[in-house]
Amino acid sequence: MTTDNSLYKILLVDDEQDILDFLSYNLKKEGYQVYVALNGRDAINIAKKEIPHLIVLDVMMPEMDGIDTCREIREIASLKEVMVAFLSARNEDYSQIAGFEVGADDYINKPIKPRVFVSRIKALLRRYSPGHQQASNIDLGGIRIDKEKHMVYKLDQEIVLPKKEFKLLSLLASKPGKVFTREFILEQVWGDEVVVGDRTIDVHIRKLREKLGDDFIKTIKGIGYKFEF
Amino acid sequence: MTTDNSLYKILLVDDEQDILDFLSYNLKKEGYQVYVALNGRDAINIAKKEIPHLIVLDVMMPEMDGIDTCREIREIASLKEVMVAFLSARNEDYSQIAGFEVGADDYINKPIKPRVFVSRIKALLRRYSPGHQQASNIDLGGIRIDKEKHMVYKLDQEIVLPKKEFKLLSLLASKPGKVFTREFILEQVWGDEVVVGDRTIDVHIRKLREKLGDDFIKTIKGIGYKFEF
DNA sequence: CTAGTAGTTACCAATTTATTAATATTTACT
DNA sequence: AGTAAATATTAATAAATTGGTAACTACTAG
Repeated sequence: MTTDNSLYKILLVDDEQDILDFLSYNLKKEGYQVYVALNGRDAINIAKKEIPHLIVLDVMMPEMDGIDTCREIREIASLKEVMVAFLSARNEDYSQIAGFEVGADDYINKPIKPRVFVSRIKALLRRYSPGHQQASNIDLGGIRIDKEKHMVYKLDQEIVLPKKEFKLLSLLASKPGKVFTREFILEQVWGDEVVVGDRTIDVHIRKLREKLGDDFIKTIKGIGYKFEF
Repeated sequence: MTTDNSLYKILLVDDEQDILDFLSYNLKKEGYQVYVALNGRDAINIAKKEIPHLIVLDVMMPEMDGIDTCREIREIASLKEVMVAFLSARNEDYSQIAGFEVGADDYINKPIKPRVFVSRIKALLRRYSPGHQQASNIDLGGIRIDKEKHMVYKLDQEIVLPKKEFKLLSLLASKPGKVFTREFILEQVWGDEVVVGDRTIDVHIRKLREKLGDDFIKTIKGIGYKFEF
C-alpha cells in the first residue's frame, strides 16, 4: 500500500443500519477511520467535531434527506472543504441534479458493489494526497513558488504567504504575462459560492506587492492583473 | 433558441461514469452533440475522428491525466484549434500551473453546478462563432499584438495601450487592408448601447498614431479607417 | 471656394484602482 | 472551550487613468 489510509476520516450517513455496517466493514478493512450516523442531524454533529475528509450521504432518508444535510454542511465554515458523495438508488435523475446543485463531489449508485465502492472512495481521497500531484513548482525571475511547501522564495529569502495571497499569486504566476481578468480571478481564487467585493482583490494584490516588491504584478486598467518579471 | 447548439460537438473526458452521465445529460438537454470518454487514450482517438469544438478534460485521471492528455492533443495538427477546458476538484489548487501551460482555454471547478456549467460551456463556444477569433496574436510588419498579454510590440519596444485603444487597434489589425466604417467601429468597440460623438473615434485614432507612428492607420475619407503596413 | 469631413488640443467627467483603516472571520494555542 | 493572533473582507476615501466632448483648425473633393 503506497498511501496510509488511516490518515483519512470518512463519515457514513444512512438510515439503514445494515448499509452502514456493510460499508463500514469494507472501508475499515482498507484502514480508513470510519464514523457513522443514522440521520442528518447526528451526521452534522459528528462532522463538526471530527472534520472528516469525506462524507458519504444517503440521499433518501426520513426527516432530513441527504440533500438538505449537505446544504447545511456547506454552510458550516469548517466543513466547506469537506468532500461529499451521495448514495442513491439507481437513476434518480432528479436527486442527482439536486445533489450537484448543493455541491456534491461524487455520486454513487446503489446497489453498491464493495469493490467499486472502495475504489471510488479511493479515487475521491486521492485528491487529498499531496504525493499524487507532481510538485509543479514555478520558478521565475527571482521568485520561486513551491506549491507543496506552500512557500515563496525571493532571492533565497523565505516569504510566508497566507492562503488567499498564495492562491492569488499562484494563479497569476501560473502563466506569466497573461492578463487575468478580475472576474476570472474571483472565480478561481474565491470560487462560485462566495461573493466578495471588487476591492478585495485590490487589497490582496497590495499585500502581495508589499511582500514581493512592486515590480512583479502589473495592473492593466479595465482588464485585470498580470505577473511579470 | 437563438443559436443552434446542435452544431457543436463536445467531448467529455472523465474517469467516473457518473460524472460523464451527469454532464452529458445537461449538455444534451441544451442540444449539443456530446461524446464521452473514460480515459485520455480513448479521448484522443475520439477527438481525432470527430474533431469536436470543445473538449472538457478532468484533470485527475488514472494513468493519463488531463494535463498529459491535453499536451498530446495540442500536438495533433488537426486538434490545434480545439478548445480545451479543464475540470478540477476543489482541493487541487493550481494544477492550473500546468494547465495553462499546455494551452487550456478555461478552468472549471468541481463541484459542478449544472446551471453554471452549461453557461460556461456556452460562453466558451460563443468565442468560436465570429470567424473563430484566432486565439491571441496578430503579427504584422513591425507591429505585434498579443491579446493574451494585452501588449503591443513595435520593434521589440513595448507599448502599453488603454482598453479602448487596444480594442480599436485589435479590430483594425484583425484584417489589415480592410476598411472599417466608422459605424462598424462604433458598433464593435463601443457597442450598441453607448452613444458617443463622432470626434471620439478620431481622438482615439490620433492617440494610436501618436504611439505607433503615423504610417499604420490610414484614413479613407467619407468611409472609415484601415490598418496597413 | 466652400461645404463637408477629419484632425488637434485642452479640459472635464467617468471609471477604475490604490490605500488605509475598521470590522469580521478564521486559525492556533492554552 | 475560550482567547489571542492572524487573516480576510469591507468601507471610505484618495489617486490615477481613461474616455469623451467642445471648440477650433486643417484638409480635400467637387
